[in-house]
Amino acid sequence: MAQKELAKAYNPTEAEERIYKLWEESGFFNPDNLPDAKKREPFTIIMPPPNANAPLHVGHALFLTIEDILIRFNRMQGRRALWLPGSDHAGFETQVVFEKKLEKEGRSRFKMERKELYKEIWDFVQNNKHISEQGIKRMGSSCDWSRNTFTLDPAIIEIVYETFEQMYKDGLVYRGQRISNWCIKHQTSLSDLETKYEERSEPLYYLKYGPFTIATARPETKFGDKYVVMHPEDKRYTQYKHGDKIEVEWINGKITATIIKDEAIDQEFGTGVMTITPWHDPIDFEIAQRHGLDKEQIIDKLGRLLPVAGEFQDMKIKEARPLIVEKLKTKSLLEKVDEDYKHNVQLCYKCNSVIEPQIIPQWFVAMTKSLKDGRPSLRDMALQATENNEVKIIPERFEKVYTHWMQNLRDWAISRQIAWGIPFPVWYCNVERANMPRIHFADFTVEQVLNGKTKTYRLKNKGHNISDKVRLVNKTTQEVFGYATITNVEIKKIKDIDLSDKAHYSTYKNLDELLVAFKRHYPPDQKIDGETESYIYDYAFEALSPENTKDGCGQIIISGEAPKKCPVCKNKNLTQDPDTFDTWFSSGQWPYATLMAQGKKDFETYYPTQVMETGWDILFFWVARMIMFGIYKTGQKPFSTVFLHGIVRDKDRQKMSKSKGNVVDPLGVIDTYGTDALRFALIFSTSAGTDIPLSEDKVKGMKHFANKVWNIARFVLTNLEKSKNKKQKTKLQPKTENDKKILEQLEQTIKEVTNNLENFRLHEAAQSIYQFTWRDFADVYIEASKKQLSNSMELDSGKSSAAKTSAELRENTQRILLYCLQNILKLLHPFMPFVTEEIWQQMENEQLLMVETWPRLR
RNA sequence: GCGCGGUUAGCUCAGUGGUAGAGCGACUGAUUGACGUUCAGUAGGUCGAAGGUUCGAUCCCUUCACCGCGCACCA
Repeated sequence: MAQKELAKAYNPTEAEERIYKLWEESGFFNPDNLPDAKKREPFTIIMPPPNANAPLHVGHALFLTIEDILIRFNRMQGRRALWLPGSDHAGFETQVVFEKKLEKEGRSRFKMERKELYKEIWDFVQNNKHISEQGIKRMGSSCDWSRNTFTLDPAIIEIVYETFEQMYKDGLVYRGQRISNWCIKHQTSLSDLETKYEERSEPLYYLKYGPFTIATARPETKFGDKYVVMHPEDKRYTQYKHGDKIEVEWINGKITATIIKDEAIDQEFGTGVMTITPWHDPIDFEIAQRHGLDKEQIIDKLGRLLPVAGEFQDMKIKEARPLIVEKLKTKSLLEKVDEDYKHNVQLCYKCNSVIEPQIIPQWFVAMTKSLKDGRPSLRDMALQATENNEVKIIPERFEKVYTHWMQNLRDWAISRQIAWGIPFPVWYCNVERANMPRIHFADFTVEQVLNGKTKTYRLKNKGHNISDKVRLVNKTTQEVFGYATITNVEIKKIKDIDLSDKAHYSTYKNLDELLVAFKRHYPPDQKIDGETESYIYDYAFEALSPENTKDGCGQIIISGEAPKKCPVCKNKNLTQDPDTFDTWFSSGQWPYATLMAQGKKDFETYYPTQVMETGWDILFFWVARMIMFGIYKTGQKPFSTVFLHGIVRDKDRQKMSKSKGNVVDPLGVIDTYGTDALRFALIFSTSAGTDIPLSEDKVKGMKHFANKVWNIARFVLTNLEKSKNKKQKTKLQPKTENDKKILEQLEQTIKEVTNNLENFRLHEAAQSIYQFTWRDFADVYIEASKKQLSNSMELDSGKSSAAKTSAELRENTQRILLYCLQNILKLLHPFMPFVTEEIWQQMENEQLLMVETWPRLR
């Protein structure tokens, strides 16, 4: 046999790059190139697209390992195994990272043009995307790079738009003036999932509100409270009827309060009475909705108090609260204070700022609304899929978690006020968002000229005086401030952007108020120079030129491309919705979108997919939504099995995080111990869905195992007859007890590994092959074979026949050794692809081990 | 408040209705060899507590304790 002598020890760094290239060049990562591809049964895994911007971390290493094992196993079993890779633009996540970078450079996204910001992030991500893909390759991932997809690929965006339009027609997405979780730092709304709660201890104030006592932890929101709510069955308050009006002395003077009876009130809590702030509290909002009550904004989007707060206007919550409490005290409205009141505060999951609920017009997905064609709601379709086992979740216990979450689902807010994402394909026929030529102001100056007794105002930009009536628009948020004219002041402010509802317009009486609004939103550098008081705004503004101030009809047009004019009123001034989609709106469509993006044939061949493998931490974010979208859009479940893995932790069970400094860099580990060692360590001795502690010792141990396999091969190959044809046609005959035993053990191992892999018990499969290879084969059989290979072995019979027997035995032993080795390499290949393929190649096999057939029972 | 998971060797974790397993670590010995070592062996666990079902429980049921987590809510 023309074996090359194997090196003394396995050198992963030398082999891995070469082997990966060999696989890649074979073309077999693309299942359509596999032998007899068309006869094969498809087996598809869509890779959860990693954040294109993030370098490979150990969590990626884990899921890449698991999915690659499943893919390689199925490929060897003769299936048409497609593993489709991709990456995610990860809207909010990435923008947050980028904003930090800007901050370091002394810049701010709020001072940038949206397009410019998008472009910069695009370039930033493209650079990192390449790095992340290199990492995936180094893990040995046998995914089909020819189908690599990015969530911002034009084909994907087109499908996302199509889905959105379809849902719009089906009434499943709607634009609503609803309360949202608003992050003051990031200036965007967030879904319920993107916030977290933290228990804090804060004073609870008991305030006198006419004849009632109400409790609040947030006195700064209470200025506009004019409804007092109690339970309809509360016996203490039977003398008050729903709708009664009473006069009460409140923070800034007398107001008229209205009695509201609502069952949402907990009679046990405090006095059983509360006042409501619908603009800034979800529960209050719902009560107001139920009874059709007024809603008033008290706090602006930057967390400052509005004019309703009187003397506290423009103050931030933190500074205003103690002053307000002080005022309440002097007015004798403060009854008592519970200093150590514990409650949960809702925070932004990224920056930990307190979430300020705000009413913002946004797009929502209706989760519980049945379809017009009689199909159940998105939620119910998805629930049915798991109930009747069309979609199976492993481990099973997560099915309960999933069901519970689904049953308590609220509508999903999908608008994000950030640049990095897929823009809404929505156009408003409305002048306030008109997109026509504008006068641009980079640095915008409002001058208040004191000229004797009269005041005049000038809007200045780089020396230009603007004398026309102009409309002031903040370019970043597209917020309209109003009209401004120098001599004839006519200023409108639009509080929120539901432009179809004229009731939400508010008007500034004069430029003074406009200035106040500016100052509140954008603290200026104030400069007083002689008689001229200038406020210089270092923010980008645009002013619409007068010819574009004609009102539109309010029509909403769904279109990916800018429509030329409004189909209803022919108005040409259409504005695109300034928001972008929640990332999960696009990644939720990933299974069918990726396949559709390859063309109809791919979708027909590979959809529905077999396995969705991902972390349990994104079960709600992602898996639930994929099931809903998939069934809605294609009428079929997107996958039949959801396989959930745990979180990789450090050896002390600590969650890895940059701040703790315990982050394991998988590429560093690979450099030291090799990819196979890392892969095996990640799945060895850990069951599905439980968290995985990873220690260096474990990886080290698995490196030893890779090396052991190498040396087993070395032993077997060097002990073969030089001229021996390695092809074995005749059946193996066990001649000794050892022979018999090892072949039985091998059969058993094949059974176990196959069965365990089929049932997603990867760790048990790994342990089984480990045990067989090292203990049964290396320690026992190989040791025994040394005697069987020896010519001088003594046998009972006569001399010549003894020689013959001994030669026969030797030959048979060689065959068994080789047979076992071949099977070990095959069984181990999904787990340790590099070392096994490397040995296979050294054995001068014609075919790649990657596409060899999986061991069968004899 | 509702729910979930865990508690097994010094450490990290598998596992099973019938004398308890792995990796790492510890200890003893062997080994010039296929093996950047490896092998043989030793020590070490009333499988969180109590009760129940069973011929038999670490495993199934109930209760409890401790640790961890998810969801919801707090005027």
